[in-house]
Amino acid sequence: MQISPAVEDYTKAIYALQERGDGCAVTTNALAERLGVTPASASAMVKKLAGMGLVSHVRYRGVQLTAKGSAIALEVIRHHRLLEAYLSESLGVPWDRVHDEAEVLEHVLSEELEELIADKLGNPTHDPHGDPIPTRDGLMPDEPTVSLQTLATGDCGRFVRISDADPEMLRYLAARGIAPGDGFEVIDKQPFDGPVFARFAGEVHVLGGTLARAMRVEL
Amino acid sequence: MQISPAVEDYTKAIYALQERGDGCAVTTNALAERLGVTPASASAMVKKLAGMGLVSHVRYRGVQLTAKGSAIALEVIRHHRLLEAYLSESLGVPWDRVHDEAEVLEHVLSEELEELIADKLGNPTHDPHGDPIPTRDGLMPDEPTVSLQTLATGDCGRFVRISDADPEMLRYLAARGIAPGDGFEVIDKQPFDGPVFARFAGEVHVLGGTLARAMRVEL
DNA sequence: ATTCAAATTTAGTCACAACGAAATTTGATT
DNA sequence: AATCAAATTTCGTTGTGACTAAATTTGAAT
Ligand SMILES: [Mn+2]
Ligand SMILES: [Mn+2]
Ligand SMILES: [Mn+2]
Ligand SMILES: [Mn+2]
Repeated sequence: MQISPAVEDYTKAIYALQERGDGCAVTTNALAERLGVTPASASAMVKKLAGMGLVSHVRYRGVQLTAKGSAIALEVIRHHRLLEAYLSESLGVPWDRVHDEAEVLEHVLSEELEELIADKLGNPTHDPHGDPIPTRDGLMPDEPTVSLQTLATGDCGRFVRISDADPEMLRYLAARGIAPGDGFEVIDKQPFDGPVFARFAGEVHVLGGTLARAMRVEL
Repeated sequence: MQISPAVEDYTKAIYALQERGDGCAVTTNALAERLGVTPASASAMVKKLAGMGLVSHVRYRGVQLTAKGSAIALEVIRHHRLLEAYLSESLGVPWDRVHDEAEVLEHVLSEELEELIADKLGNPTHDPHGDPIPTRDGLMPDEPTVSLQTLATGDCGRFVRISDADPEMLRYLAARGIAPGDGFEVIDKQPFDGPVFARFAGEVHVLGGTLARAMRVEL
């Protein structure tokens, strides 16, 4: 069997959901929702992936990637993030738009081009959103981070990562000159999911609950 | 109906065959051979293209692109050639390999990326093989050339263009340092499809029948 | 005018990846 | 233990683009 773009997107989605969910099995529904297909479609594909040996599947229980499945997911994620870095750095595509471009290009990038791009960028370790780029030999650096949400008044840290899924957020941050790598200090934090007041490079910004939850930081 | 990659490749192939064949209708067989599919498959697609209004089709006679079909072909050709130029210039992909890469990327290039690439290259007019790049508004510059084959001893000219289809030939020329844009003089020409002896930049090269026929020149 | 080979089209099939509707399983609530 | 809603799977269908094998049409040679 061939590794189609659909198979790549499914393994990638399973990988991402597995990360979020503490190594638990990924449910068919979660997969369907993430990919924007019906549960029936996801179920059919899950069966196929199991047949290809990319996931282990317990009926009615969910799937987990096998070593083979993980390898494919990491390969596609490497393509995706290298492309994001490349589009951003070499072509000046704004960081809220690189994701959608990479989503299709990732399936079509040859190994040769992957190499050339990686070389040209000097083998970058992170994409424009701060997501780590798997290595050539399929290793994903593990970088524990916490949500900015969880910090308290007085905490200091560095903003390192944010989901590339929501272009709105990315534009909002870009407009305020906040980017991964920036250091900050929490000036104030309201309870009950309230906003975070944080100082980045002298300026104090108000970061609402959803945004603060999406921003990953290290201390 | 959607414009699928398959539809794009078919319109592109019809465009190319139409160019070669003096505006005559393109036969189903020629189309099938060019695309590496069976005549039955090409026939089915021709029917679909006619239904989409991209070609006019006379049964058992062949197809011709409509204005709408030409526009799509030219758009895809622009993508293809811009990508070839970009891969060659900005990423250093050797000119015998840019074609295969562009063949898949062309279907996935967004209009935004097309713009950025064109800008970055300074709106190039030709790809690495000397093929003209259609303009943003879908105009293909007409550049009459003759085959190097047809010249006679003593003729001078400039090598301007060669098909990107045969990587062997491209490597052969690259190895000898011959590239589109180079001037030359025909030193000797043997009859009966014999080789052409031509001097490029001081060096005399022997160019066999097939190669000499593929090389397009202007006087 | 027949004949015939090549070109073209039709008919029937397959793989893929989606869908809605219906059946089944699960696990939580009573 | 019975009930029930949510999750999951199965079933039947669709659309795309390929295939082989079998018609059909064409145009050239007899
Ligand atoms: Mn994708
Ligand atoms: Mn990213
Ligand atoms: Mn193509
Ligand atoms: Mn070319």
